[in-house]
Amino acid sequence: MAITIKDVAREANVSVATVSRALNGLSTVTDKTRARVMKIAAEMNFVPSSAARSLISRRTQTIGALLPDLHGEFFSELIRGIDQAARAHGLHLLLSSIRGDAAEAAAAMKSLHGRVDGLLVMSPHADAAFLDKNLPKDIPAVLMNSRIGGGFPSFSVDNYGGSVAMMRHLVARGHQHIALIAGPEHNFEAQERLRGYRDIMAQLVPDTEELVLQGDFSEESGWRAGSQVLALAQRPTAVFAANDMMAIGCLFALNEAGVKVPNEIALAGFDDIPMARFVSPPLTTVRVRIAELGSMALERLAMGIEHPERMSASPQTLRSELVVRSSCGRAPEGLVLVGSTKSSSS
Amino acid sequence: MAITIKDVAREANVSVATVSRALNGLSTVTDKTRARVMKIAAEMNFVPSSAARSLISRRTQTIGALLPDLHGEFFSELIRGIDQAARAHGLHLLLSSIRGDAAEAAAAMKSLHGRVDGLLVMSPHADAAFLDKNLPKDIPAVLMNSRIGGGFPSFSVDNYGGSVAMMRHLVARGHQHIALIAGPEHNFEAQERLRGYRDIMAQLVPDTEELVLQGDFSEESGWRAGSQVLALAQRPTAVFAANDMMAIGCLFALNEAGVKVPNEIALAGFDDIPMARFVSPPLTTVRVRIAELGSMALERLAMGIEHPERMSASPQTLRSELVVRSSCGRAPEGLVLVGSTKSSSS
DNA sequence: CTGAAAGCGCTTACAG
DNA sequence: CTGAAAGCGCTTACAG
Repeated sequence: MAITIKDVAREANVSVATVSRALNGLSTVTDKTRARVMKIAAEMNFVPSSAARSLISRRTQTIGALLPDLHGEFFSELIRGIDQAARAHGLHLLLSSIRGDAAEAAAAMKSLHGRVDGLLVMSPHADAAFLDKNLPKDIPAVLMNSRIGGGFPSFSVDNYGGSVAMMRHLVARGHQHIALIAGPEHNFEAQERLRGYRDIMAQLVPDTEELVLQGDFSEESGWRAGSQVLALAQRPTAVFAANDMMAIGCLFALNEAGVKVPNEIALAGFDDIPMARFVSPPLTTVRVRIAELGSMALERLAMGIEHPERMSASPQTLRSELVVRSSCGRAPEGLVLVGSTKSSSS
Repeated sequence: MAITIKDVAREANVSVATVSRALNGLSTVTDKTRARVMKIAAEMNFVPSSAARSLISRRTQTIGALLPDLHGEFFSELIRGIDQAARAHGLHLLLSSIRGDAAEAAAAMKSLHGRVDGLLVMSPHADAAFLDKNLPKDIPAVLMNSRIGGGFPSFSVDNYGGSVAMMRHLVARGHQHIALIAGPEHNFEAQERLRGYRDIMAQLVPDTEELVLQGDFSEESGWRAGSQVLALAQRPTAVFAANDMMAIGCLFALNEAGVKVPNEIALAGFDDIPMARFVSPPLTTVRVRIAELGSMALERLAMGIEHPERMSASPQTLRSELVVRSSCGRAPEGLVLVGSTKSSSS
């Protein structure tokens, strides 16, 4: 059997209360007593039962992360950011992926009830009504990349700002006929990137028509969009893909057709996935600090756990960076930072 | 306050014992009583306290996954596989990354004590002595991609078999002077891939000397190795990189030098990362079913939790697949399967 | 500063 | 089939 606080108490000739106080750093214990208790506890390899501790203290030292179906670099980065910050706060990370429908998402939330002190949520189902209904009200939660404007604490990548920055960059390079390969229609991030494209088109090149090609974030859809561009009577001078995978798909379509990037057409992406720098030419894109999104969301959650009263429901945005490589023409050296909203300090 | 079993009992006019039995599906309750209890529990939105339940039942319904620093596609796939299988078993997933040294790995293991019913471990520090010392002996554990031969249940990608298959493929295509870009010297997977290279070289082309270039799994090291190859007086006819990232780095070095792949030199990788099919030419490589590694390890762990006596300490291997694309010459259609060890059924 | 005791919310022999 | 009660391993008022 595992050894308990009673065993330590017996061995140390004190009460379990004293052991508890010594181990938890309560000040009401003699240094000498504490030292003896700690020594014996260590010798006995005592690890307090987290179940018992949680039961009485109502703290689990664990946070739950509800994430959509886990794929690719994006999620490992996100988890890395969360995990790192969680560790720094002595919090464990309970991971739960949400596939399927809203009912399943609700079930997942429920199953975490009582197991976690706080929740990090990234879910396409997360509209305000759903959250109002299903989010446990007794623990804090922070939303990530959610479409919810207010009412909940949230952290988001600055999709709109990044898109605007890229568009300004393209226009500054003399492009007017800029096509957008859009992401999935109902995807919030895709919508924000589209909105950035539209706003800048309307604002900076009002006489040029928008050209939006529907994609779905897959490389295949980028390829198809690239083929469509090639078939156009009047070809745009630049193509802005709403993510790098589509940009790469488009690039291959252009390459195969013998159309040179960037000489004959400029091409830009979004996300700065690792592949972006390896394709030829390397992709000008928008870097999104995914790990930072995770760690900042966790920081905020940890704060909310400690000080619920200080938790504001305001949405916060993480700045993104324009990464200028050579797919839109010869690159100035290095990165250009475009802080749209300054990220809050951690 | 959260509602407890007592509240439900009062509302249903039964004892807490009956509520407990009804909710847990014990057969010793009238259908009628059970129905009423369940209805009321649902109405009250009752969720049993997992802490209390764990305390008394000594089960947490949670498994812990100890993984090395979380990066890239590999880990999201691994986690995906684990998560999916865990969900199927009604198990929660507590994630803990191990960065740093053995002491930290030991601390991470300790911190999971009492929080999980079983452990999935992937760690470079996981030698037999370390595990003997630090692995909790009261719960089952399954190692993943570990160098430990026996003594612990383990699941591994078939690095050796995959490497052998690739080498046979290259030799079958007429290559004799084959260079290997090796992975990090102390990395177990890299060692296994190296071993496959060496064995086939010795076995099939005994008159040709080995040519091993040191890499570290990074694309930069692949690039450097590619440059070394180019500088060689007698150039190999094929280069086998121990992972795709290095193969891609090498490919770029070759491309820049104007050396055509596969016409002037064949190039092969290992892992089948998503990028592998996008580079030009698409990379012949070895596919590793990472998600399957995770899910099978979890299946075995779940079995070990239910039936500790049935848990064997044998290492098991997951078959890998040779993926023939065009970087080693015109490709036959599709995939060639090379089951080295048949994977156990799930 | 330390200890005896209550209690967190469950499950499960033990009676009936 | 159901209930009263013990007990899982802790923490924390309450005394002293």
